[in-house]
Amino acid sequence: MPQTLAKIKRDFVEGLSQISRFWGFPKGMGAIFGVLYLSPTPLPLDQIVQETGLTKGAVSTEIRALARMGLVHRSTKLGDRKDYYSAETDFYAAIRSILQERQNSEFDRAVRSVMDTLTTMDENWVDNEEWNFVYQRVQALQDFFNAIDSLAKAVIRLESLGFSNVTKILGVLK
Amino acid sequence: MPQTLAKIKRDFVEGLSQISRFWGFPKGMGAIFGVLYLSPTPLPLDQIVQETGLTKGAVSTEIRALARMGLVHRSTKLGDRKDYYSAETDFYAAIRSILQERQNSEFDRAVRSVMDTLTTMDENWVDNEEWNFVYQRVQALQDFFNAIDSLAKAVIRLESLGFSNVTKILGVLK
DNA sequence: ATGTATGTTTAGTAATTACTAAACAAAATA
DNA sequence: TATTTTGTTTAGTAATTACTAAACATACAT
Repeated sequence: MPQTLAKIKRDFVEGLSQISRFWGFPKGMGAIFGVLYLSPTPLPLDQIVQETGLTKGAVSTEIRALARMGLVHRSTKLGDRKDYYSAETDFYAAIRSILQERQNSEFDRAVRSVMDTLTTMDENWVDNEEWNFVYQRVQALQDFFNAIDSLAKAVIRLESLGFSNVTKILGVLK
Repeated sequence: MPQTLAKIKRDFVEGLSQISRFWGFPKGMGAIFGVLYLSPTPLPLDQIVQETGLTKGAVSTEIRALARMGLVHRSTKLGDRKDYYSAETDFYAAIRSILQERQNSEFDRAVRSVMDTLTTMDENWVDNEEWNFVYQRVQALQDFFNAIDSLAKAVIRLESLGFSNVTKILGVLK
């Protein structure tokens, strides 16, 4: 039973939807990316609506999120007032972009708030056993976050995390 | 205005809750971990209930998830039929554990399904431009997932991703 | 100006997820 | 055997999130 390209595409898009949901993103997001990723040419919003079965509104908002993450790009054609969207195909670029996005996010605010705990304790120091214990634990967590942060920043700095870099990392970790 | 240890702890736990939510986990999960992380001794379920304000049921189910991820450990005392829970303090161990967990997860099933697309196309090959284009794109995605997978497996293999390893990685990426 | 093609915002609904309260199970103690 | 102490499961509720339908805004075309 020969599979049509249409069916193959649908399955692929379906798979990306599930992956998207797994990572905590709306499944529509994965679907939109999937449709764009399999298209040889940039697509206008209307066509994305057609192919995903979502509404204009949903596609409009979710594609904006995708663009913010650097996973899709918006372009225009001269003499055509539609916007056209295409998928980023350099996934390493996308990862970098996502990591960068994360820097100013709600997450960072929360991390920083946890870390403020240390300052507060410094300023109100009490020298008993429990106090010391808590301080030590919070500091350990801070150290961990800092290590992660260093790695993230290093990755951001790379222009390309191509195979050569991945290979290098694997070599070091061996 | 001197801050009590109790207040400091509450703020810290609150912060971890937000971080937890940011990563797509229930905020109660972060709270439970936070309480355990700041406790010098393992705590029984009842006390976690008290300190987080959640119900027994919620703590019971969420702590099981935390244990599955390797973020908390369950222990018992001889002659005491309570279970006691403590936080994993080696975060690198936790990361390893989470990555491992992920191997058999829904995520992997989805990734594999996407990759099956390639096999299906091989078996039903049609030699036209669009077919080739789609095939190429799907393959590029597979390559990316494979690279990620290699990295994940390398990390899992390390007994300790301590500073030495992080430093090494940073060196390579410079 | 009026109408048409686009994209965005908004207000409400559907679906999902986190959680509660309470029944239940199992095991130890009386 | 009945009672108490623990943890789990379940059924329902609250809160959140993803999405729809439709109003709106803008720019272009007539």
